[in-house]
Amino acid sequence: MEQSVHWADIYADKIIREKGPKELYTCASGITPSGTVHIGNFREIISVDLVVRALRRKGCNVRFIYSWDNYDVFRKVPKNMPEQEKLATFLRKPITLVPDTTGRAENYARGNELDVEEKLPLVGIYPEYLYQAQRYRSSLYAEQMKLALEKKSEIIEILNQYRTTPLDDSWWPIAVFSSFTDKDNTTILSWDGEYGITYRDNDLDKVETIDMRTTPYTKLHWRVDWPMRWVYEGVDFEPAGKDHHSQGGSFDTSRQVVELFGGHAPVSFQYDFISIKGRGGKISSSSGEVVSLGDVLEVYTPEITRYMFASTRPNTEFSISFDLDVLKIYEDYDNCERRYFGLLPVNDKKREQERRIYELSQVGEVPSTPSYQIPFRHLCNLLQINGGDIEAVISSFTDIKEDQVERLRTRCRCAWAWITQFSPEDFRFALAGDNDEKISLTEAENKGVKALCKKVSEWDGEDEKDLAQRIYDSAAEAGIEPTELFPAVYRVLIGKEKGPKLALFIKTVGKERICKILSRY
RNA sequence: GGGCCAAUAGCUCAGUAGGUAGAGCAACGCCCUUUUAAGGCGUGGGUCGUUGGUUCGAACCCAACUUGGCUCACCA
Repeated sequence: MEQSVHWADIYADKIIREKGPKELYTCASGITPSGTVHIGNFREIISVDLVVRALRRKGCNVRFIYSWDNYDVFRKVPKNMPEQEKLATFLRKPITLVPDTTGRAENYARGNELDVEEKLPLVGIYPEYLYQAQRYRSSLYAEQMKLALEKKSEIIEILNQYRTTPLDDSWWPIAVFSSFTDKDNTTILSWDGEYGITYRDNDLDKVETIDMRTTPYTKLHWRVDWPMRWVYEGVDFEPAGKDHHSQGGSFDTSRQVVELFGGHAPVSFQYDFISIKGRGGKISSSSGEVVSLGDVLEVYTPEITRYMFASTRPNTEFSISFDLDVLKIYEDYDNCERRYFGLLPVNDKKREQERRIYELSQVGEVPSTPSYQIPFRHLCNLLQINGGDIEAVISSFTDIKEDQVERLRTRCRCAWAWITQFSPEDFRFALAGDNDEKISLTEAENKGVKALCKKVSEWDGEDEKDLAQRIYDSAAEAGIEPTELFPAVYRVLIGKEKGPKLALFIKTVGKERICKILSRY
């Protein structure tokens, strides 16, 4: 077997080693959709996807399940949701019984789920979704809940190893939503040793006995629920955030509780958090602003989004940037691609690693040709020259191949989103139009612009050096210094004091369009 | 109080099969006969947090310590 160099392959090896040969390996991920699912949550999903792909590459048959823990309680109203007061009246109910105030879906949880389910295919991730509310409410886990009740004292013993305030016999491994109010403000009074639970609704002070096999109101507490599902689904691998992976955290207790259900803990690792950089003041916990996978995909192509996660070890923190770092990330990816296709030298040590990162970054099959690579920054300028017309920019490349067009189109959309929403002011410009108000110039500046207009129209449209000379000649002709002419020309062309290097800029825009603008003066 | 992670060039970091320390940016220099914003080439720069240990050999493994961050001990 070849030496695994990528962390995803190393974990695949570990899963096979620890779980032994199996006909089917189950890899799991999941979350409570109690608010907008953000890019930090996505790290878990893509981490599993990368390991799933690594296992499949080794010839394993793999099931990738994603659990929507949507029978959890609505504990607080996120600040980014509309109709806060209305939502507040649904606190303590399961999130599937809370209305979706954004109008997207049939309930609150579903709205948050849909955001993710719609975006994941764009980055080539196709899990099998499990909806826990539906499962619990249809009494799918009645036997498991009964078992947990039977093992209650063992569970308490495990949990008490880490608690400061120990649980006593009045604690139960299950929670009950009131059949009267749907809220979880209930107290379990007794269990009949089978499937009957007697509880009191504390709001209404009503007592009722329900059957776990025929009513939808009971569920397991998280620290019991998680290990129960490891056994139910036969989970071999499931990573978790560091809040779970601390000593005494839920992974720690679950690995003990799972034995009571007759199973073993999956292979796991701890992934670190993601931070966000360069969104100005837009992101802060107080405003409730969160960055979702969809937000990231507006600025980063699917491949580059995958690349950021595939090229970073999961237990290190990193930030996703919306500032100038975007240029660097694109450049890094382009270099990685060039190395993959042998267009850039790379030493032996790094080659295999880079190859693997590139493969894992692809949404689907690895393309047979590299992208039509244009530096991101240059692409931003081209788009601005064309007023954001993506098709015009694409059709200006005569040597682009058929299978490169769609990838370039995606990159154009991202570049345009970045330049218009996140780039520094210095990067932005718009070419002057026919109906724009004319810029006021001094007599000498006007003379220089006129001279330049003439000289550009006589230029061959190709020789950049010749064009540069013509700019300096124009300044001399008008009797001003080049450093005076440049700002004047920039003002005329793009309404700013400075801009992209002028000669190349004029060449890129084309002499006809430049002359048309200059000739107004 | 327990646990986890980080500390490497001015800055941001890479460096998990122990084998002479790397990249990008910044700086400096040169070229493109001359831009403030997209070019090219080159140069300098590090006691790898500290102290011990293992080893022929340690940024890497072990122990202790220093500093910073995170997390659990509520809930999920």
